[in-house]
Amino acid sequence: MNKQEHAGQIFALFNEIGIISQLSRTLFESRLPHGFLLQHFSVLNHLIRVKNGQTPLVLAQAFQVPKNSMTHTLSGLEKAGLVELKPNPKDGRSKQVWLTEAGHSFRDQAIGKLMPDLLELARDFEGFDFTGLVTQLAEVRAYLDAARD
Amino acid sequence: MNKQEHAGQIFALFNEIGIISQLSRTLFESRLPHGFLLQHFSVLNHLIRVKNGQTPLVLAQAFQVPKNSMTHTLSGLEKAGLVELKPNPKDGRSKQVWLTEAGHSFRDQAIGKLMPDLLELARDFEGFDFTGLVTQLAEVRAYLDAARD
DNA sequence: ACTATATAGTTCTATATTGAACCAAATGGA
DNA sequence: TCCATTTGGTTCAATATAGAACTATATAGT
Repeated sequence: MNKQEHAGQIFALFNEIGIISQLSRTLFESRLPHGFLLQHFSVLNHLIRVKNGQTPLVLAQAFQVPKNSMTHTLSGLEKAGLVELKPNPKDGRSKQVWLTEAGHSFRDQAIGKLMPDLLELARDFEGFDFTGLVTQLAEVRAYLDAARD
Repeated sequence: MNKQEHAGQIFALFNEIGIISQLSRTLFESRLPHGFLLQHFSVLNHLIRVKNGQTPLVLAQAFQVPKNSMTHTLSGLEKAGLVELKPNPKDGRSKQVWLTEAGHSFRDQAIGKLMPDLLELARDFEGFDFTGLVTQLAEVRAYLDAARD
């Protein structure tokens, strides 16, 4: 396979990834309460899995969205009582985003709603090497992430 | 690995896919002329690679977006002179989307602009099994596509 | 200490996206 | 043929996204 063909395969790869991203997002959002988007869930999940009390800017960078987009997402979460924004004691310009009890249970319930779909997929893909797939994709993701500038 | 762990891997898979989708979209759009989005390119590419003269509804279904979103995308392409919308001789309610010369060359130029990035990636991932990856992802995509209802 | 510059976050504005309502043409019974 | 229903597409309204300008605070250089 020559370089041009390789490039074609990579193009096809990004194409598949884009389609799956859209399909999985739609599926996931259909399991969330009305008015909530994947972005809302993702922030809550990040606060739980990575670190609570992050600043808005760190969150924006983690999700690779502009900081004003994160402001908007956080204001939605705050209005729904799922996070609290407190001043950052280490930096007067900055804030910290803290999960509330309601935020924690919202995230748990969202995962609960999604789990049946994941388990069904796992059953239908018995023997499929998801772990290997994730490993390979993580390599590509790390490359793109580093190339971004 | 039990079912719960499998579900976790699948969750991680969609997570990676979402991130790569966003990164690759941003990269790609940075190579397009100002004011054009991936969606615009994708429609032009589809008309060339799949079939010219498709109806807006068929295009909307192909890209899995609501038909009013496709109306909006097409009006942008039409305003830029990259496609023409003609009445569908087979159905008075419907239209056909035809590529113009300008649309064809726009698509070719976009690919030309992107190619260096793809070739660089191909070089840096010498020996990486992109084809296998695409095959696996296509399976997942087909599954999600069928599950959508 | 003083000033220039950089950083965190918000606001403003413009465009994108999408559900719902709508219109027009087509289809399918009676 | 007539009317009810379905289908293709647009319009309207509400929300999402993001670039640019702005405010306030922090940092660096002198």
